[in-house]
Amino acid sequence: MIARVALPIPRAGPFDYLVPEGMEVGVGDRVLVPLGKRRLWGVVVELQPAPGHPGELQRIEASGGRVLLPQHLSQFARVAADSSVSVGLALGRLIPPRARSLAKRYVLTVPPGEAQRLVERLQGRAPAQARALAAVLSGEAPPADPARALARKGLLRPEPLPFSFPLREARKEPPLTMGQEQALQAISGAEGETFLLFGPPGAGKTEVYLRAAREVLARGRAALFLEPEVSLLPQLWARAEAALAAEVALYFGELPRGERWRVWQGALRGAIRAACGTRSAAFLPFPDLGLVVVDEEGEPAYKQEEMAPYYHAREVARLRTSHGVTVVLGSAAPQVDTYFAAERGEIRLLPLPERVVGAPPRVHLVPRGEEVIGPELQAAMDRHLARGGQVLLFINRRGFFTGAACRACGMVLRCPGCEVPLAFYLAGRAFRCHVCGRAYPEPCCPRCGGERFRLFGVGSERVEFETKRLFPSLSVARLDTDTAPRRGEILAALARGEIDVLVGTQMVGKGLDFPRITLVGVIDADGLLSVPDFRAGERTFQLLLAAAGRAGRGPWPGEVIVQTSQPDHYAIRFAARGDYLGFYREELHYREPLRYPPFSRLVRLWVEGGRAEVKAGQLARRLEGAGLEVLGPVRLHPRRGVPRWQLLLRGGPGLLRELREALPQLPPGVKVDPDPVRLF
DNA sequence: CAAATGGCTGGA
DNA sequence: CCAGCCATTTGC
Repeated sequence: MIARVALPIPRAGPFDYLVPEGMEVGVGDRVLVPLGKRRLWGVVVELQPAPGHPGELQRIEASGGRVLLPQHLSQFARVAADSSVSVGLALGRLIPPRARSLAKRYVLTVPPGEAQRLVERLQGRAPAQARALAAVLSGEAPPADPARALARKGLLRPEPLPFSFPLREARKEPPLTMGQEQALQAISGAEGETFLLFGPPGAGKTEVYLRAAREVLARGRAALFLEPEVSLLPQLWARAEAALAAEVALYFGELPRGERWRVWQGALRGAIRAACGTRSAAFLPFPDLGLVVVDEEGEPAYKQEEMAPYYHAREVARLRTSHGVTVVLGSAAPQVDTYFAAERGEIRLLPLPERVVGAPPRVHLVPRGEEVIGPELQAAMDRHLARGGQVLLFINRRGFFTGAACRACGMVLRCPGCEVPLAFYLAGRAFRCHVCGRAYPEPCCPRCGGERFRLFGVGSERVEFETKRLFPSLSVARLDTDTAPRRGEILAALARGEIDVLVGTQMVGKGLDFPRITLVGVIDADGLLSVPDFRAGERTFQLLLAAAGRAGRGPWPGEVIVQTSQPDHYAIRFAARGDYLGFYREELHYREPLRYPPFSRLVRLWVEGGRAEVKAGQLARRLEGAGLEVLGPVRLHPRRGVPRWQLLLRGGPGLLRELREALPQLPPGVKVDPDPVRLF
């Protein structure tokens, strides 16, 4: 028997190997094979009686067991093909490595009555073991060493301890509104369909997800919930565990390896039938998946941008609809492309217009002046804080000042390796690059050698500083990438009411559900718009709507103050009214004549390394010669000194196929990013 | 991807 | 003549 094995090398098809006599190997098994002088783990993608390779064959050295089922392969094949990498590379990067769980819990192997007697018997000679056994009996965690000794004696058995968040939620079974009821019925009656559950924050989308999942589990199939960021997982997970009355596993990139492996295997073998996770969880190999929920489907974090394959979790989920999986996309501000597909009937629209709790917050657009916190925002803060409310201030940049220019010649200070403007941090009193993280304590102007700089721009540190200056008696905290390690602490303190004002970046913009927050201030809405990307308007609308959704989630009405010098910009205007459809129509109106998505499809090509400029030019000419529409090449900021150029291809739905035909072998140093969600 | 190959340069 | 450097090809 011959096994075709997909190997984790970037651009090569599967390799043929002999299956040794007596070895059990199936499609979806991970196997160790020799390749040249090396040994690599690959995945069997096909079994056949005769070799397709003309030369002599090597044999499989070992099997590492099953990692997926044959039916899962098409998903990986498609994702790999879209990024022009091998299936083996995609499999190698998306399937977790085999690893042992370190966190353990101990369970009794003998009946509790007998264990109780043993506790007494051990008391004399091994008091520590007696205490450990007693701890297990009362449901507590035993000390490690005595527990291990008891396991050696066969009285306890170690089991992997599932990862969990320290959060429990009591199940409330709220009655459904008419809209929720109709949505639930549509979802439950469907098979292999995609839905867009479209409604404002507080419209009860989560309740629909949970009920749909419950019905799927009752029919013996698995359910999967996706969130764009880890910070949104705890709340959904706690609600899901309560509503489903089952173990809901967690799966995301930062989990310990052993836990990722345990969840992957548990899903594959049917021991786990419900999971919550971030984008990589879209690949979990449930044998009989019934439902995937993609919450906040418009969030760019669903797109993998760091490393090939550059997949979008929503599209990965949708690939499974051909196997009867129902996909529910949920959002208050869907990606324009998604709503467009819903209007054309490719996705079924389930509108959820009424709010279940609270009233929509009142949004005021106020001018942005010299002051970080302008008079209107300051007055509103006074009002809300005096009434005992909490305030959230939203700023999209980190640091104290976000830029510096030479006082002598006006040159803007940039990172020598990455070329992005340097931000000044009060903590550490240094300039820092946001791309590579390098610090420059005492920079001088590269043009004239000047050592004095004019500092400008508002970052989160500065907002925190200004707030403390204006409200010296209040407790002010900051949550951004720099303070993220203390995120749990900060949010807990916020929940206990020990924080009056929380200053934060993107990460406080969505998901947070704190009823005492009654005022949200957006320090600089213009900064969101100034990104050179055709999706800047869409992103601004999404962020403003999400930030506004943090205000007034309790019994007190919410208010939002947006500081902007462009109050007439359509993204800001419609966000202030909470009017997605108004925004959507205007956005389409602007994109159509420029032929941006959804009126076209884009593919981004990166060219990196030596002679990138020349290679990018050659590539552009070659693709144009093949009849493709090429925008660029344009120069990007280098990464750690490595030059980078970018090309954009524009075409119709078959663009990726046309690209593969024009470029069957991807030249080295070129990367293919299909349907990019962020252009710069 | 890592290792092997092949073509070219420059030093002796 | 061969070491050292690059770009390209190979592996099953």
